[in-house]
Amino acid sequence: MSKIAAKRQSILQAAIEVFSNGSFKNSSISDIAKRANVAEGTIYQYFKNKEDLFFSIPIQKTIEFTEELDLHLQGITGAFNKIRKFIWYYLYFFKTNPAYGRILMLEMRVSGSFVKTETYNFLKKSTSRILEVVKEGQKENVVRKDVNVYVLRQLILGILEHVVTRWLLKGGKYDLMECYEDISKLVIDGIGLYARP
Amino acid sequence: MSKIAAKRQSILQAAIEVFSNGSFKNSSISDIAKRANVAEGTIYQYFKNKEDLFFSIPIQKTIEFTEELDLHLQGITGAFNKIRKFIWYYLYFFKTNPAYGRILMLEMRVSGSFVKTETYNFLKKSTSRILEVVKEGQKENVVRKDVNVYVLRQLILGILEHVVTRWLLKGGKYDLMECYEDISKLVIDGIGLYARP
Amino acid sequence: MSKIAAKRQSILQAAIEVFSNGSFKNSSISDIAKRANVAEGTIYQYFKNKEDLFFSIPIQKTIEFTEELDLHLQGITGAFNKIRKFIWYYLYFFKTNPAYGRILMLEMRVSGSFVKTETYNFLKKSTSRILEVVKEGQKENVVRKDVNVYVLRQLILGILEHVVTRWLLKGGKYDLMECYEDISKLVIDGIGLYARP
Amino acid sequence: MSKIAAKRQSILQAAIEVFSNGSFKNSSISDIAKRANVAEGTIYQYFKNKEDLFFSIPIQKTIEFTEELDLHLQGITGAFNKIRKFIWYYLYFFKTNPAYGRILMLEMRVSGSFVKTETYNFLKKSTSRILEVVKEGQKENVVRKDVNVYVLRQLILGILEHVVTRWLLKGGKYDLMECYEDISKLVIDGIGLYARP
DNA sequence: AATGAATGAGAATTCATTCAT
DNA sequence: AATGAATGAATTCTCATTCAT
Repeated sequence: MSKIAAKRQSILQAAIEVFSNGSFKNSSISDIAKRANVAEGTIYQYFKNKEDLFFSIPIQKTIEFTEELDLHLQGITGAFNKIRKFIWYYLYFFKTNPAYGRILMLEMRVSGSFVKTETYNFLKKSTSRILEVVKEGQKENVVRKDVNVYVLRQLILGILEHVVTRWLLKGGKYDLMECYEDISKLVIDGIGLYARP
Repeated sequence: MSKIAAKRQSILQAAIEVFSNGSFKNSSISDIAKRANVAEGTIYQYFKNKEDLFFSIPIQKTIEFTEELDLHLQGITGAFNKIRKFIWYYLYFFKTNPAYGRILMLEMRVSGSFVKTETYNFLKKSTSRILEVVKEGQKENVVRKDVNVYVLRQLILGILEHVVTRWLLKGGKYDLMECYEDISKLVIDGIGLYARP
Repeated sequence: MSKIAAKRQSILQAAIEVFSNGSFKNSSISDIAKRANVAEGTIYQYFKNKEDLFFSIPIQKTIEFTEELDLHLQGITGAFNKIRKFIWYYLYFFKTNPAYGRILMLEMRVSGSFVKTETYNFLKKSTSRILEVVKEGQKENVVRKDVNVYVLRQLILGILEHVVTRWLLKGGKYDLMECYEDISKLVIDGIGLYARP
Repeated sequence: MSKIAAKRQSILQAAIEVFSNGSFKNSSISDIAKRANVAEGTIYQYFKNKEDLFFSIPIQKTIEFTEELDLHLQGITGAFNKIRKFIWYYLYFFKTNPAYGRILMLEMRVSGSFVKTETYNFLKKSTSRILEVVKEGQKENVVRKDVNVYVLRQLILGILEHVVTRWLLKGGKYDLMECYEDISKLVIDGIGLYARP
C-alpha cells in the first residue's frame, strides 16, 4: 500500500473509532485528527469534509468485506456451503469490527438522509456476491425458484442485519458467533427447495 | 398538579419533541425553549443543564408509564391475564408516545454514556412490576420455574423492545398494535409451564 | 435610543471602521468585536452573519442620511435652493463619514454581487427625495421638462458619486467641500430650463 | 528570456488573472498554482510570499509598460506628438491588460497598506518619462511654464487614471479607445502655452 | 420566577507556508 | 528546481450556560 493510501486508511480507522462512540454531530474532526496523529488540516487533504469522511467509512469497509469474503469463498463448492460460509463470514466480520458495526447499523441506518447518499447505492450494489450464490443454488436445483432471488437475498441479509443489530444494542456482551448454527439452519431451510417442513 | 410541576412538564414535553427529531448534540436549548414558550434561562430553573433535561425524559416517562400501567392492571386476576395486559399496554404506550420511543430506543442506546447514568439504573428498577407478575405466575403454578425469573423478564422485555425498535426504524408506518396477538402467544407459550409443543 | 438599539449601533460603527480598512474578506468578525468591545458571539445576536452585518451598514447609514437631509431641507423654498442644499449635504455627509464612503463607493459598488442584494434595492428607493425636488422644479417651471426626471436625477447623483469616489481614492487629502460651488453651478446649469449657454 | 524568467513570468500572469477576479484575501495561492500549472511550493521559489507576489505584479507590468512605451515613442519628434502617443499608449495598455487594470486601479488603491509599500514608490518613479516630455515641451516653448511640471504631469495622469477606472467599473463594456481624441485635446489645451480659449 | 442579552469555548473549514523527497 | 503532503493558525459561526434586571 502506498504511503498516501496508508495515511488515508489510518485516518479512516481513527474516524471509525471516534464516530462509533457517539453521533455524527457529537464526534469532532479534532478528536479524529488526534487519534490519527495528524493535524486537523490533513484530514481535509484526504476527505472533502466531515460528511465525506463519515460516508467514506462504509465504502472502505465494504471493499474490505468483499475482498476478504472472496478469499473465504475460494475453493468452496456447492451453493449451500457458500451460503453457510457467507453467513459465517458476515457474523465474523462484525464480531471483529464492532465499531464499524455501530456506525453502520446504529447511526447510518437510522438517519433518514442516509438513503439519499451515494454510499447507500454503493452498499446496495455490493451485495451482488450473495445474489450470485443464490442464483448458483437455483441452477444446482437446491434453491427454490418460486420466489424472486432478490427476496431470497433480502431474507438472508435481513436476518443477519437483525442479529448483528441486536448484538450491538446489547453492547456486544455475548458472542455473536453463537447464533451461527441457528441462522444457517433457518436460512437453508428458508431458501432450500426440499426439506420444507 | 402544581403550576411549577406543570411548567416542568411542558418543558419536558417540548424537549421530547425536539430531541426526537435529531441527536442530543443536534438539538438546541433554544429550540426547546421556543417550543415550550419559555425563555432559555427558564429551562435552567427547572433542569441543571442540557444533559439533566435529556435524562429526565425517561425518568418522567417511566413514572407515567408505571402509574398508568398500575391503573390498567387493577381488577385483573391471573398472572397470564396481567402479562397480556402488560404487553398490550407496553405496545399502546409507545404507539401513543413515538417521539419518546425514538429517544429511548434509538438515541439513548447509541450513546455509550447512557449506561453510566442514574437514569439507566432507574429504568432497570422500574421493570419490577413485570417481575412481580412473573413470580405471581410461578406461585399460581402457571409459569415455569426451571428458568430464572430475571431471564423470563428478559424474554418478555426483549421481544417488546425489539418490535418497538423495528417499528420506529420503519418510521411508524404500520400499526404497532397489529403484533399484539402474536407476541402474547409467543410470550405465554415461552414462559408457560404447560402447553409446550 | 434603547440600550439594545445603542449596542446594535455601536457594533455597526465598529464594523464601518473595520470594513473601511480592507475588503470584506480581509475584515474579521473578531476585529469588529474587539473594536465594539463585545464578544464575537454578541455580533450574531444582532446580525445573522458577516454578510448581513456588511449590508446593514448602508441601510443604517442611508436612514441617517435621509433623516438628517430632511432636517436640512426644512424651511427652504425653491427647487434650486433645495437642490443646492442637497448637493451641499451630500458632500458634507461623506466628508464627515469617509469610512462609510470607502465601504459604499470603493468596496460595495465594485462587487458584482452587490446589485443582487436587498440593500441595493433599498439604496435605489432612498433617492426619492431628490426626485421629488426635481419634479417640484418642473412645476415651478425652472427645471427642463424635455428630459426624463430619472435621467435628471442620474445626472445629479452621477456627478456627486464621482467626486466623492475621486476624493476617497486620493485618500481624502483635500477638502471635499471645495468643489461645492462648481458642482452646484454645473448641476443647475445642466437641469435648468433657462440660462442654457 | 531565460527559462527561469519565463516561469516567473507565467506565475505572475496567472496571479494577475486570479487576483483580478477577487480581492487579495479572496484569491488563493492554490488557484494561482493551478492556473500556472506549477505546484504551490514552486511559487515560493520565485516569490517570498503571497504579498510579494501581489506587489510584484505592478512592478513587472510597469517595466513592460515603460519598455513598450519607449519603443512607441522612438522616432517621434515634438513634445505634443509624444504626449499624444503617451496618451494613446496608456489607454491601449489598459485596454489590452484589463485584469491588471482591475488590480491596480480597483484593488491596490483600496488597501490602505499599498501606499506604504516599495511598489508604490516604484510606480511613482516610473512616470518620469512623461515628466521629461513635458519639460521638453517647455524647452520647445509649446508647454506653459507658469505651472509646476509636477502639476502638469498630475493633470495628464489624473485624467487618464480617471477614464480607465470608470471604464473598469463599468465592466469594460465600451471601447476604451473611444475617448482618445477628446482626452488628447483636453490635455494639449490644458498644458499648452497658446491656444487657450 | 422569568427573562434574554452576553458570553466564550469549541466546531468545521480554509489556506499560506514549510520541508522532506 | 520542483513538488505537494503536512501543518496549524485563523476564520466564521453555534450554542450551552450565566447573570443582571
